[in-house]
Amino acid sequence: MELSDRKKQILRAIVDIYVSTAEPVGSKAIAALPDMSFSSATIRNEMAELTQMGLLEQPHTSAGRVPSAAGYRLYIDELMQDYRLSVDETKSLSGAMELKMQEFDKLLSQVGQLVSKATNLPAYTVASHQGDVTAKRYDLIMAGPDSFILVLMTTGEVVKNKLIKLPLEVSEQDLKLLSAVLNASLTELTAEEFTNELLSRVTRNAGAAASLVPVIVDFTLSVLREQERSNVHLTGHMRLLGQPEYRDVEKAQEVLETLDEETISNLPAALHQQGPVQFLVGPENVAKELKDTSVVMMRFDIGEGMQGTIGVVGPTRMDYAKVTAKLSYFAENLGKMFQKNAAPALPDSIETKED
Amino acid sequence: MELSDRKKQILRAIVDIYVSTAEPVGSKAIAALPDMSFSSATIRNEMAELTQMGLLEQPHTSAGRVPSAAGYRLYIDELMQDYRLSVDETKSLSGAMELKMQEFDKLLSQVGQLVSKATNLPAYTVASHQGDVTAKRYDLIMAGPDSFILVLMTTGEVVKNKLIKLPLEVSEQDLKLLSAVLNASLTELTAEEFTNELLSRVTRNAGAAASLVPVIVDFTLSVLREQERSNVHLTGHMRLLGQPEYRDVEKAQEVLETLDEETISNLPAALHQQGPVQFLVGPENVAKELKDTSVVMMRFDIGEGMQGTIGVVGPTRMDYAKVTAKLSYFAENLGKMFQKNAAPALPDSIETKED
DNA sequence: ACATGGCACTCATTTCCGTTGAGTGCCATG
DNA sequence: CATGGCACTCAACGGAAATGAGTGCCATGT
Repeated sequence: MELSDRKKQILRAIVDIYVSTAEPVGSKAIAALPDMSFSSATIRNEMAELTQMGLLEQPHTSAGRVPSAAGYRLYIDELMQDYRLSVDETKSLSGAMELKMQEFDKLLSQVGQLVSKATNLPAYTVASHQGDVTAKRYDLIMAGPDSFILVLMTTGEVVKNKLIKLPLEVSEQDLKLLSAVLNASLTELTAEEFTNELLSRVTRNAGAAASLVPVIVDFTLSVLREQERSNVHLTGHMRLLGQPEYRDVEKAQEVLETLDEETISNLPAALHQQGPVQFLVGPENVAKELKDTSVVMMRFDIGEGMQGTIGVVGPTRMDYAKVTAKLSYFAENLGKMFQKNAAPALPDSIETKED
Repeated sequence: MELSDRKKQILRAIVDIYVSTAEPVGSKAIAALPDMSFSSATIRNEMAELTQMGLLEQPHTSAGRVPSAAGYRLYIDELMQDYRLSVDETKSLSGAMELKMQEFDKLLSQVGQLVSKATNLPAYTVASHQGDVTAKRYDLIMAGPDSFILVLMTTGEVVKNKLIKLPLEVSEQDLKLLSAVLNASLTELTAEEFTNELLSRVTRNAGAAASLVPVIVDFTLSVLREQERSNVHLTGHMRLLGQPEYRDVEKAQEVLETLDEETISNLPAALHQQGPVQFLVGPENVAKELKDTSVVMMRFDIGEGMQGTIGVVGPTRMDYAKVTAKLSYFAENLGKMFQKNAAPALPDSIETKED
């Protein structure tokens, strides 16, 4: 069923006011708005109907109204107006974004911190792989009498290394042979495809450096597995305490205890629609402890078969428009950074990817 | 001046009770203790004196007594009895310690999480270098037409790598030359010792691959700098909320806002004594916002010229004995892991160090 | 000289109750 | 069908009284 324009206007007004005051909104407050040309009585009648439709809620008989989860959902889907960042806001955000492209993980975790700071809410970033993660290239370096450095490159252009210390008499030649074998047999395999049979064949062909094989395989598997599961960075938990709904420590604790990397990585399961920006409102959330919190998340493209998400967690009463605008800003700039990075050019400090 | 045995006994009782109840302790409660053979009136007199000596405090006239910072200090230095972990406790701790030696950083951050969980308080870990951090060895790998992998090993056996993408026509030979030059000229230098003059000489000698030099140097400097400043991992902030002194959100927020990696790395400045285990009680702390919190920290040896610390942050009223016991457990086991690691032997998954 | 029981006093905390005021629902009116 | 008016509801505020844990000090006993 369709809402009348007047009901929409009133619902929007209620959400807008409630978002900034965190107090139930009364009919008088709405009637007092500049572009509201009805009396409080009329608004009361409309509000009664909106309540009956399940879009508003009344904490108790003689209190104002508060948007219900359904109300927020409708607001987000149909009524929310784009928030335009002010010049000042843009300036402070862009000031913050001046960070070096260091380790990929660190970059994401830094951006998470920026988002959290900018929104004054807990924020998270996720980097997840699309498709299979496999080893692409192995290199072995002789680093000392009993020291070897293994350098492993995986899909997604991620490079990891490990210092191996083993008392072992081998020549550069032996290492060359081993890495040739590794590159021939153990590339383009996901962690699951490392069978025992395969490994024993590799060990047999490995020559003098065969005793390195188990360590190398262990490492490779742990790198592949780590990259398979999405990498979540969550920061700024304590900013929730600034929100009036968590003035009660019990409430805050409950939410904060549920809010870990684990929970975050389960969030996408609750999504219905598709699209670059997603909202999970209150009870739509995965964990029941989060029934009064909402999540706004936004995708951005990393390239190299990877997919990033930045998100913000806050009370259901959250300034969705503003948060969305800020997330967009960051997502857009991250996207740009990665595009720049993809193009092999420009000898400055952000066009390379390291690990 | 020396305290009478009876005063000591009473002070200890007050700290012990207050630590577990978080309520001011009255004379009656003390008199009721099994090994207390004096009447409440006698204890009242003693308490009055202890108060006058500045070891106890009285929140208001008709309330019980609470240990002052000086009282805690005396308790820690003289009265505290070793807490023996129960079998159950040891079991649950040792269960938790079964973690793989993965990336060094990750290991520390995991241990931090374990400590925080075990003590139910915020915890941190620090790894800091003793002495200069310098580059030890450079290797260059040709990873594709326009891709090069730089592998850098520094003091402390830390290995880092970076994928460099530059459109550049060079041969394996050119790379070999460049790495020889790097190893000859840019090792055993701290970040400060990288002068412009030196760099231009290196660039001149670098041959065909000279355009890689700026990227390599940038990376090297950032790795050296990152290792110079101590690496702090802080987790479990929200566990503070479980403590009764932070039932008031305002208080909690104030502390949580000050409690960041920055503050933690400044803590050692406040230490007077030496020793493996250190206590910072309330106002002894660096930041005034932390005047009601205490820190217990414990050193452990990493080897390779590195030095580790694990620590716990909590209210001044904290079970110092229990926390110390648990920290000892973790510090000891970490120490063992690193000793094992130092000895180049045993082909299982914890004897190598990776990054 | 010192431990103890007794007692008056203090003061934070809790409980109760009346007041206030924001907000609603509904009805009569224009 | 919008509006003004009016009775009603109920959380929140505030002050007064009751409660009780704890102290300080004194008189007494050993």
